Amino acid sequence: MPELPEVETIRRDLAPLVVGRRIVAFHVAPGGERLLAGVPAAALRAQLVGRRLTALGRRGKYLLFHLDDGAVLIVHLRMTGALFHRQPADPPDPFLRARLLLQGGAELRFTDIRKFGTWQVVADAAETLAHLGPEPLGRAFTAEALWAALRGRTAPLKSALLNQERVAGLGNIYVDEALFEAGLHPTVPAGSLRPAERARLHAAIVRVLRQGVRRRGASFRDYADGLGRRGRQQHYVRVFRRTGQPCDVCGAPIRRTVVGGRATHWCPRCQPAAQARRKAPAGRPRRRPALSA
DNA sequence: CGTTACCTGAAA
DNA sequence: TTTCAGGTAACG
Repeated sequence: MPELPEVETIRRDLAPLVVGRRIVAFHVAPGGERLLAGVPAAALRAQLVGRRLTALGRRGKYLLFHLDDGAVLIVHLRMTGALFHRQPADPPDPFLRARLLLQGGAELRFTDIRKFGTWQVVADAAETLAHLGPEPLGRAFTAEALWAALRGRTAPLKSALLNQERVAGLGNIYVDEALFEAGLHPTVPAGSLRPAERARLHAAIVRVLRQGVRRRGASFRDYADGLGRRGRQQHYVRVFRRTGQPCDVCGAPIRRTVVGGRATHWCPRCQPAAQARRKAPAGRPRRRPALSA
């Protein structure tokens, strides 16, 4: 569930609470064995306990707990993972899968309904995450960098953007929102974008992600921040899960289709279909049909 | 490249 | 009862 803005919100919440603290214990709850991907809990415990947390970073949708020996605990929340900063006396959290006890008495609780989340400790995080594409809120993410990731691709634009090797951190919500903002249809071939479209898409990606961070993420169902609070971005989405509702730009009913196996939401008027787009005479905007019922 | 599996609970 | 879910890896 969590995409870049949600993971970044959690990072910002937790960083001041955990950085500088020493890890005093690591426990895997019943049902949490899966998140270690076969690594014995004892092995992780040996790498974590006694270490001090020196920084809390993020790369794409991964949270990076930097340890004082240079190793990094890499956490991915996948669909339903969450990390809460709690006190031991706080009420239990449902679907608890693992806990990290910190010096000073507080703990980090990892909950995960669907058990897709992953925890791993690696010596070289950069190497482990080397497959990820550019960081969309980083300085290096320019329209040119975006195009370098998309050019030559025949996959639907949406699928290419969901691929973390192209751009790191976009997920289903923010891709749909970015494509709407850019006025691009989800199924146009990724490599077919013209220069103006690349620029629009780049700006839209940066804008929707920043907006998501500012609103502390989107809580459609399960997502909650590092203290268990909901985000606000779900109140501001323009297409995501707004099937049948009027587009707030042109009034056309938002459509839902499936692209690359994922529910996809778009405005048929603001995001002209791939074929129409390619046929449009260059440089002359096509007339938009009048808004009437 | 598209499809399926992974897992569980909520909503239809 | 069936379908769907904000992610990704493993298939064919």
